Amino acid sequence: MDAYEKIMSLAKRRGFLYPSYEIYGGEAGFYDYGPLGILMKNNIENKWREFYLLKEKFFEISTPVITPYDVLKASGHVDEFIDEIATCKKCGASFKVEELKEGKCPLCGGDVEKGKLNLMFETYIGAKKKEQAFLRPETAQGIFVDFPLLYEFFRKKMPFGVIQIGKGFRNEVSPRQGIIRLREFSMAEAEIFFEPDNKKHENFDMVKNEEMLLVTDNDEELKISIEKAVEKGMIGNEALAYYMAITKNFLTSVGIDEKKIRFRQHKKDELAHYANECWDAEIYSERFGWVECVGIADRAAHDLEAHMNATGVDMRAFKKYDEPIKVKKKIIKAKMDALGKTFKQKAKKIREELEKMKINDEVEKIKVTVDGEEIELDREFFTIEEVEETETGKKFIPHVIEPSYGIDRIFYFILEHNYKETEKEGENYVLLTLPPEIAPVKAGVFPLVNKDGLPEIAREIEEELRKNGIMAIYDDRGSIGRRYARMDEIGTPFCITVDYQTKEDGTVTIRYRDTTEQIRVDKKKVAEWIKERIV
RNA sequence: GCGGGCGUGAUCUAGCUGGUUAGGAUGUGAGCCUUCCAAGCUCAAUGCCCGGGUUCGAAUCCCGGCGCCCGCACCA
Repeated sequence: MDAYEKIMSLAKRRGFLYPSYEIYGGEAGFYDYGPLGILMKNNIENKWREFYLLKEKFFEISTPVITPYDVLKASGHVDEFIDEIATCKKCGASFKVEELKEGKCPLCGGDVEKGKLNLMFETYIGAKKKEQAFLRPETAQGIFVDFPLLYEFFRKKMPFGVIQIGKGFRNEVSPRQGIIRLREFSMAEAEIFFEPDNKKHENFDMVKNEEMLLVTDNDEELKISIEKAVEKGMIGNEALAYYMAITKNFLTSVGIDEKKIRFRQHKKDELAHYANECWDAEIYSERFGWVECVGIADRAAHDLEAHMNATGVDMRAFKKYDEPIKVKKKIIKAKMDALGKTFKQKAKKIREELEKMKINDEVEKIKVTVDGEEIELDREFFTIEEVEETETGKKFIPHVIEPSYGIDRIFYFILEHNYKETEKEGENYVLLTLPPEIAPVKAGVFPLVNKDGLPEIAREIEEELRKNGIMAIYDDRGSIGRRYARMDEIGTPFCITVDYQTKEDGTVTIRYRDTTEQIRVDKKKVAEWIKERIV
């Protein structure tokens, strides 16, 4: 068995992960989080909140999974996410329809079979009048469509960030490798809105010396501080670099091995349809090699612009200049008397169109479109005047930087990086060295023996810990060594044992998981002692 | 999606050239024992992925489905 098989076996045996719908034969691409799994996953997500909600001072929202057709049409997902594919009947290779040569297989010239490769789950809204919809392929769009209200919420101050943790759905062609590639997965995304020409971060100095392993889009691999990477133009801007550093800090804080993290830049041809620049945080796995777990993308104005074009709703922000500036510009003025005579009722609409147009030079003729009809106007119907206006600021479509985390993959790699096998008296011994904050159970509470009032004291301690919000498990079955082993295997960082000395001086032993070292602590202080170590 | 391998209690596995009650280990539960690292004893529960076929008889052979793993493709 290799590490992956051992971990998946442990995960199933001890309640971290179960294959979904197993009694019905299972369903590829779906996994259940078991009792311990969900505790750990929640801990990971809460740690993530600690970074983005508390430290970055962002806010979290929660938007629907079911997304109307129009939203994903505008964002580009409908066109980019559903591919028409062709499979060669002769050699079995698959292609995009555009790649075909005269309808034949470009490799062997064989006949092909066309089909739709739809990566989004389709559904319908409403029982009677059915409106097409999809399960969201990313949580981001829910944030983008709320932009005008969020902009108000943040009192129009940029930059600001909005996060969302939730499920995303992709109908993968062949999901595999446990929870590495799921059809329904958990993602944590932050959308940070910037002024396009100011992608700086106020705390950049705090992380600028962070050394990162980078793989650039021309396959150059190097270790470099993020400050230098920005200076040399490898990373497009400070904000992108800053969130790369934050990502690395987050990953190490949840138990990912620092040496097994690198950032790889997407090549031009692998960039998603919405991204200008993208760096993936990849995590190294013995079994799978480097695997993408976080994508940090500069989405520029793509999404807000798309939704603005689709709906006509103003998705722009306003930036006030330090000093109002006076600008000279040319404007078009409609001559209503001439227009009225010639175009009658249409004259008003023509004026509206004319005055919307921007112009830099003198022109003799202008075309406008009114009610689908194209009308050419010469100078008899308009004048061009130069005016001086005072501008107090400008409107712009914000740019978005998006760190997007695949929680399930991170979950797996935490298990892989912390799975330790040692020997104990010739026997194989398994230990999960999870960070205390991430461990599903924080403390095991044991009576050394099941008599003389020891169990009662241990029960009291368990209750006390739980009252303090600490996940503690009481266990009196089997030998003390077996109980330690059970806790070590699920990564419980501390075990508390009540012994005869407890009855004399009120102290209990606390055993450290990784060293098996023991100390004595007053039983009244145990909750506090643990609390200090799990936040 | 294509090709290959595999599918036995919760886990790991023996059996798979067809033939008694499918064996073991780990784990689990109950009881005993136990003064700190998977000790021991007794008892117990839980299994041949699903469906069809061949056969007197199928965990075993054949077909289909599902699942898992690997390679190719896919992974915006």
